Amino acid sequence: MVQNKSTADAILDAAQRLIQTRGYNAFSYRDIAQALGIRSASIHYHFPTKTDLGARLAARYRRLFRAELDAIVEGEPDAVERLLKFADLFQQTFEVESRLCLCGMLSAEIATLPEGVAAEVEGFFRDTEAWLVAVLEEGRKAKRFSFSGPAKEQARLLLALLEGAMVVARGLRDRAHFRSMAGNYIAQMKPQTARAAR
Amino acid sequence: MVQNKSTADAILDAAQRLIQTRGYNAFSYRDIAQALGIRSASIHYHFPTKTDLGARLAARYRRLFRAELDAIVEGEPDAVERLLKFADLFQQTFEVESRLCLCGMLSAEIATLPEGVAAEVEGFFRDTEAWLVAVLEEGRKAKRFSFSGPAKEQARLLLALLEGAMVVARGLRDRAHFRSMAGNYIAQMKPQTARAAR
DNA sequence: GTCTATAAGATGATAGAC
DNA sequence: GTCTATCATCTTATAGAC
Repeated sequence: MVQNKSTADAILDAAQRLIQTRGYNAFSYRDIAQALGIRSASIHYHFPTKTDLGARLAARYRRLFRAELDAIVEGEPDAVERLLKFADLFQQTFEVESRLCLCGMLSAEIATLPEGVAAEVEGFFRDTEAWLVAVLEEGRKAKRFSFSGPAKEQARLLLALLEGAMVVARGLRDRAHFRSMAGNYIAQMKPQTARAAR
Repeated sequence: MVQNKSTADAILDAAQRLIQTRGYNAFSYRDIAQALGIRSASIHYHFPTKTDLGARLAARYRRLFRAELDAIVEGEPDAVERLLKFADLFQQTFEVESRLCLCGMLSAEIATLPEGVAAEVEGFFRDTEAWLVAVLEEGRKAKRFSFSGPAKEQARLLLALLEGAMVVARGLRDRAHFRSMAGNYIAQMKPQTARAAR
């Protein structure tokens, strides 16, 4: 039974878009209300406080992102391809309205967030880092690529690169910027793979 | 004649700190006033609107950062060392209160910024990118390191990595995180250098 | 569930005294 | 230059009708 999207989901969708484009401190219940054609008081019925909304949104984002990572592992056996698909997730996000990663934006604003929201942001980065560590270690074991030092360091480097690429591309106001950067990162990985495979 | 810091400068300092830690949309004239022990109306005398304040702050940051880059070139002839000192600038910023690069934070919020502020942010990234391109090309010519593709791509990658490292370190709420990441980046450059020098 | 009405506080900004 | 006083507006949030 395909249910119509609930109002609560529509609110989360609108809030996510607003935060990805403008930030947590630059959107209001009014903005969401206008986007959905309802009144801001109605939103309080579904999410009593902005803290509730933020925490549930971050938790949903974290959960759905984790599911996408699981889907990559399930559908793709090769470690290099897994990393490329990982990078694609960020690129696809940025393609639409130059949106940032929700948790990347919230992370920049973390000093202003209620603890319940900040905790989910931290969880998102820990989840993602752990997933990358697993992919990197498996890929190294399978000789699909080589890198020095702990996989954790490499994972953080990769994550920082993708989050940062979105920010820099925004600052330069150059939509194509991220595309070329992701492409370049890919290019820098492939030779490494080729080298290791030779 | 060493003049005491003017009120205008003190306002810019306070505003910069607030934006680096909280963001443009999370600070008010009142916050600055409280930090300086004055009234918010006094700030309007120096900066009539928040747009004025933001634009002049971003312009000052851009100018001072450019000066730091010039100082690196002047004081350090080696391209690899120049890049390491460049990375140090970001690390030093983050060391204090996990502050982000001012323009990194503004870049995330760029959709909400007045055009005068956004233009300075864009200028900051263009300046920095151009400086990196020059250092990278000179270093490649001098055989201090090697990389494939245009220097511009490499410059953007490096800039994205450092900006992103700050964001990710914030999200993980791990102050030591950035230190290790910058260290890892440095480690990944050195072998490359050693390889090229062999 | 959604609405109207309303509250209390914050915000950017201005007028005018000192 | 800095102050007090004041503003219109926005923001999160609640009460209560429908």
